[in-house]
Amino acid sequence: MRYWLFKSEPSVWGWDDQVAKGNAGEEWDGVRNYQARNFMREMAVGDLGFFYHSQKEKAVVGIVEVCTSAHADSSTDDQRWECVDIRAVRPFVLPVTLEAVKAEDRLSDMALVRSSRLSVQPVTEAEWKIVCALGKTEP
DNA sequence: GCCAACGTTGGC
DNA sequence: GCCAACGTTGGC
Repeated sequence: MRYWLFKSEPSVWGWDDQVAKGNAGEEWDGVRNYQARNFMREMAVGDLGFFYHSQKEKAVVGIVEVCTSAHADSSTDDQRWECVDIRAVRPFVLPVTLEAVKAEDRLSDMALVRSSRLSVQPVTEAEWKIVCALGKTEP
């Protein structure tokens, strides 16, 4: 089982939208970046991810589960782009802000800090546990 | 709102 | 295959 981070602008697609989709989940479509796509190709059903709000909020706000493997992105006819479906699992008790992540030495290598523009990122098991602890949330 | 970082595109 | 131009993202 692996861990990931999904970044979204809440004004476009936010945690509340994700929760509203329930257990059926929703395509994480619209990714037009090869690195991000390749990570989605590596995902397996049952993998967990952080749901991160970019821009104004800049915080991890929830945990999602990958519920399909990578498939064609229905938002384009371009066969290059694929995506997985994810569903909301639980919200963070306390959102973990980018500021808090940057303030934690053990998280200084997180992709969130190092490559801030990448919208789908891998998270290590150690990072996963630390961020969950910061958010008072069950891993 | 600005700007740095970075990915993509297209001309050569 | 290189690189300049351009567009986009996201933190500040």
